[in-house]
Amino acid sequence: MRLSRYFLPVLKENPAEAQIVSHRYMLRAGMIKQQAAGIYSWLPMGFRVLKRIEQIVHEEQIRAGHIPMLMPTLQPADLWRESGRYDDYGEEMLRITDRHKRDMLYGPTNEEMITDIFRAHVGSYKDLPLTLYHIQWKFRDEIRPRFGVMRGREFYMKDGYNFDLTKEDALHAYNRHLVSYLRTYERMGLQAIPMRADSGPIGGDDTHEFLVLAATGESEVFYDSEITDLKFGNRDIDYDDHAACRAVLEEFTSRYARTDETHDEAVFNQIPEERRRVARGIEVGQIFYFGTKYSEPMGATVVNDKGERVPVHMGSHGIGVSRLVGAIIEASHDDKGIIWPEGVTPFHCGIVNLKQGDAATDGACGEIYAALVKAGLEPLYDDRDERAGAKFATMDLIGLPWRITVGPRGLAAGKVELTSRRTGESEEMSPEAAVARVAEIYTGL
RNA sequence: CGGAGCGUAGCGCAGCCUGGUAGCGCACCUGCUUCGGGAGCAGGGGGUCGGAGGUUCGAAUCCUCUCGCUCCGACCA
Repeated sequence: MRLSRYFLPVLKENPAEAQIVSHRYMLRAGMIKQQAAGIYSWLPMGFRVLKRIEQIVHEEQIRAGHIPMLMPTLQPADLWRESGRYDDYGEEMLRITDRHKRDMLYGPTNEEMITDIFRAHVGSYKDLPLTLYHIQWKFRDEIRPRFGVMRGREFYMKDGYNFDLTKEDALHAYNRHLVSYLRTYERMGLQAIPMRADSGPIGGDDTHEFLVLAATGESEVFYDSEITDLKFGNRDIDYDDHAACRAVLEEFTSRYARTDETHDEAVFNQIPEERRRVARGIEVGQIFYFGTKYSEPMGATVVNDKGERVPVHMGSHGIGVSRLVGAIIEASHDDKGIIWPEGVTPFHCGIVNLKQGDAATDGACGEIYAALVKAGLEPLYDDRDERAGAKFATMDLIGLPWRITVGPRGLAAGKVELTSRRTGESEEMSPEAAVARVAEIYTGL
């Protein structure tokens, strides 16, 4: 993409309403525009990041054997009356009446609807296990939305639902989700720690939240410092292997890690003092096992191998896709702007032409651009007629992890500059070498 | 929902107390110079001052109502 033809409304000054760094940078980098309290338009740059995150979530869900689909944002109230949550959910649910005076709602989550789909089409244990998921906009009418997309009323979320014959199978689904989530967050350049949590209005016995450590996090968290040394890495795991998935769960949950909701000071104090950590975290996902909480009242049953009709065991699992955009910025930025991890960057590499209109630099930039595209990458070429300082400031703000700088001085010696946004370190090399290096960095991501 | 604020040009703000017909910086447009970390000079365009009532000869300014937004608290992917 050529910046001169793109839509990137960057702001030099900090918008007054933005209190935290991710919100400030998302506004300044032209990623979002607020339309109402807690409701945002995603401008092209923000939309790109949102889609990258969504894509990673899809890939990891599909890798784990989960099946994508799509449910609507608007739901009939009757489904929620069946589960009893129409009254329980309270003011947070946005209720709508259509022209025929039918009660509708903008879905805050989809347990009821997925259960309705399941009971309509699945009748035998032979169809299990089954895990369906979708990525769809949700609405929760928060009393006080804040922090930009981190606490919006409308938000984009992956929610998945598993249906299993037995509790044991459903707990495997739980473990499998934990593994897939660890992979998902690591691909986004995040460390998200599973912490024992409270089940809230979803209900159920077993639940873990995934928290990204950040000073601006909304939850207070307590953990054993050993847990931050754990990495899932690029392990090859068989998602159908119950023991292997359970082993990962045990590895990542055996050390103390809890949110303030479930924190137990006595247990915490058994950890050696030098390993005790109290910090803040951003919740970016949660997994639940809730058994037959919905299947029983809503009649989601299958016939087992003995001919008996039994309610299925279920769980649900969520990843806050739009919140992750903010969470990643909270975890990865400096005083100049955002620093995107390679996995989610809106463009792979920036190209800065220091002397727009100069035949040599224009030509070299064009060749570098074409070579990057040929390598399967998406570069953002700043071809505006701006001074160097303005171009550098824009690139730093929007946070592309790599930048190739092309100036007349270097070019005279056949060199361009490759700069890491994260370290700020630059290296001079030939244009071909710079392209090759960038291509290599993204290989396998 | 309780408490506290704010709505004046695309963004950031001043003007309001003490009514007299709107201003600054950035951004935008034109020209010249400049050109490796948010350039300089000159010129220019853009605002029914959130909305509705009221007081007044006259309202951005005073009064009433209303809408929106933000912050602190209780709640949340």
